[in-house]
Amino acid sequence: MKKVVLVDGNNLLFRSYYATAYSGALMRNSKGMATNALYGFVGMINKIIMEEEPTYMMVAFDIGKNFRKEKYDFYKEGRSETPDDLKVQMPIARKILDAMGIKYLELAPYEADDIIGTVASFAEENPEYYSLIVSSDKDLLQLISFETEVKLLKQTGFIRYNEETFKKDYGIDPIRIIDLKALMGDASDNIPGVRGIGEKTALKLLQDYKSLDGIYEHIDEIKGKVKEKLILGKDSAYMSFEIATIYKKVPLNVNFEEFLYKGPDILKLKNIYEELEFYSMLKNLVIDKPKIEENKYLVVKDLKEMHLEDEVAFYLEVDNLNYHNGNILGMSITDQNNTYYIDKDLVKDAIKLLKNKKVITYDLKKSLVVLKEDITCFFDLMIASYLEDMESSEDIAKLMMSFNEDIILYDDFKKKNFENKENIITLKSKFIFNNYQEFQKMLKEDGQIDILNKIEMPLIYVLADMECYGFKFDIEPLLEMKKEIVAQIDVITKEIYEMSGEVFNISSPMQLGNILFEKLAIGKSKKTARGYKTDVKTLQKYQDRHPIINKVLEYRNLTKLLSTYIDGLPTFVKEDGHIHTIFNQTLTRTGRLSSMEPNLQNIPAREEYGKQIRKAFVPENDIIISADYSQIELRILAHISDSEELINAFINDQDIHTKVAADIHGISESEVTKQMRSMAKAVIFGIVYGISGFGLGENLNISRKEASEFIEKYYELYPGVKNYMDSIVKVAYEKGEVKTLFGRIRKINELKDSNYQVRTMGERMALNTPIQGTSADIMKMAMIEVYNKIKENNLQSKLILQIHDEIIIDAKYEEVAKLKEIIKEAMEGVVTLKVPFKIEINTGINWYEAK
DNA sequence: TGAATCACG
DNA sequence: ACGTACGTGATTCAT
Repeated sequence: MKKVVLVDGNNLLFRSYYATAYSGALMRNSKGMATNALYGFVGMINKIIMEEEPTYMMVAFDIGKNFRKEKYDFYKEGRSETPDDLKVQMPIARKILDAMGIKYLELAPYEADDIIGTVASFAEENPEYYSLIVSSDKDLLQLISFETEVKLLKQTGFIRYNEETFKKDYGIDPIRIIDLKALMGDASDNIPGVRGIGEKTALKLLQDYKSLDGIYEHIDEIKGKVKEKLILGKDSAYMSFEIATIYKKVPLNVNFEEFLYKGPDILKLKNIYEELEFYSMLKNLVIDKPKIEENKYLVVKDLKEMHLEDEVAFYLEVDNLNYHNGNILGMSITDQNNTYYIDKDLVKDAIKLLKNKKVITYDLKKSLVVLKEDITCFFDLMIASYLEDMESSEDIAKLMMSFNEDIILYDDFKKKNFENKENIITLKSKFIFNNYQEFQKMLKEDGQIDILNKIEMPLIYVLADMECYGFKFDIEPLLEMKKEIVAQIDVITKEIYEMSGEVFNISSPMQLGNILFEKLAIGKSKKTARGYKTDVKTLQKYQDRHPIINKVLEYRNLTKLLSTYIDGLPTFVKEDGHIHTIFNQTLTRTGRLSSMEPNLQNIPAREEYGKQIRKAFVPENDIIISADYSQIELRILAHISDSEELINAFINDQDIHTKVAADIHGISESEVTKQMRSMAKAVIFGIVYGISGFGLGENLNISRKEASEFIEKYYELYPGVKNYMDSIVKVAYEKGEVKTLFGRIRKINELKDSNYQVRTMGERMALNTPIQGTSADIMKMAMIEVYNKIKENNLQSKLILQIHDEIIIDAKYEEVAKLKEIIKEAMEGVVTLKVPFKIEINTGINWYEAK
């Protein structure tokens, strides 16, 4: 006998949704999408498979019009609209079934019941099959026969009915469920039945007279009120009978073999569970990997043993994520014929054998920095996978796992002291060799191949050089400052204790919040998850209420400077007296770089006192040159929005903020006050980020209405900008992604989210990314140009830092004039847009002076 | 480990 | 009515 399991999919989804929906907050993934129904659904489906071990399986859904409803519009009337939080989960349930290898059916205008009934009756024709129907809906009990059972789900557990057990329980044949419904009705489906007849009476009548027809044939034998009710409700009873009857002739155009349950596509299922953040399900996902071929490789003892073809992939493994502090573990090389493992001592020599070959790797920058060897590589899989999916990681193992490879994550590899390293490392170069072409193809198809070849690949060499050279750091200028700060913190701490009347940890937002907003009751503050909000903006509101506020702000200011910079930075200085940051080239969602360990892109600059930190950043050569783009993002906005007014303003080299302020107020530029200019500046920046009237108001401390008026006025004055904002968001919704001017793609899944807040955030991302991303592309191209020109001219000066719109050069005196020329030409001439670029160059004996 | 805070463009 | 500016990294506290 072969078991056919038929599941009422809608029933399962609704059950699991409402099972948890009443109990307060819905389960959601981090993107805000409700996942509770799916969680229960998946659990139940898994349980069914485990308990029933089906040969065939089918899940039925309701969809579209409903023929019962078409005929009787009261049918299912009064049911509340399906909540949006449940609706969004429905298509995903279907995807999950696909991934699980379970056939599902839906066909308007039929209901899931009808589909199940139809399939069950198919199965009954074949003596080899017997069916099991799963639902919590009693209607389906009418389908019970000697070949068909029903597993009726209860709040806890289930009851399994077959022909016999059903009769024993109900005292009627299963098919009489229809007659039962005809008499007693069904409140949930709004089936009327006979008024005044409930389950008890209906069952009794059916036990006595067998069927609805039987009852009316013997209507005279029935006494009293029941008889009256039956006579009165006869039409209603027969109509209800019709509605309650499951239709078993749904024109399903399917072959029974399609229901064969073959088991899941683990990879697909894994992806869906990851998206939903069903971690427990992921854990239970039995990954029965295809039989892994034995990983064959040669351990190289002598480099003469290696005979490399022209195309090779290599992978270098280092024992620390911060490769500046790492040691080489080993390297592997794969070509068409072989994979070689090269242990640490031979690596530097082995890499030289790659000269004049077509080289592919993963994280070329790491290899360049660690080996300090010239490696000509044409394809870095790390960059390629980042361009395809900006949420990818720097760990190749993660990428490999998504290809179902049997590999260990770097973190775990390290925790296990790099045990089995030959095997792990060789798997990596093998993977690179076998898969890079697929990525290359994707990049060609989506138009990002130029971003890879012309921007990111050449940039790797620039960044590697910058990281290796580092920024010379001299603590001396900070020593006096440190003394001063430590002493001041001491004084302020005591003052704060005195004012608050107790000793507490000022750095603890929780304790501080309690002191300020409860003990001293200086005002109201928004709550955070743990306590009161005590950030600068909140505290500044109460600046005048109590002198303690300013003390706290000052304390914060000083401790930040001390811990993050004055004490923090020196720990990164290496033997050469330089700080070597790591630029992450594959992290940001917009295409920008980021800098870490330490972050040299957030050294204080806005406030004079903090800015002094920059005095510790000194040249190894003679002088620091800083070159920054003036208002690059606004120029890009002018270009891509094609705003005539803005373009002209930049062409005429007007002060854009002053011009906007003048336009908004309808005055001449000479009449613009400082305050007006800075307000205009805030409006302009806000626009680039997709700000609302509320946000701008908060920021400028003006009313929301005033702020909204500013924004409106701006749109009126610069209709091109408004136009761009509307159209980019529209395009983003259509394509699910946005592009920079040079074709870098950012997918924005947030736009598909069911949550309004997540979606509007997606809209702001769509708005901002082409601007921020294009700016990043331009800066990267300019850096490559500057770097190459320095080389071409045999200069000793070094490009050492990039801070998004600014580059820093550690320069020789005698090269300054030439450098200025190179920088200006490179940065201003890197591309030609509708607006000119403008840069500012400054020099100084340290970074502070080069402002 | 995550939240809160604050440094930068 | 919602909740309210994009992109980062480091430090500290509290769980």
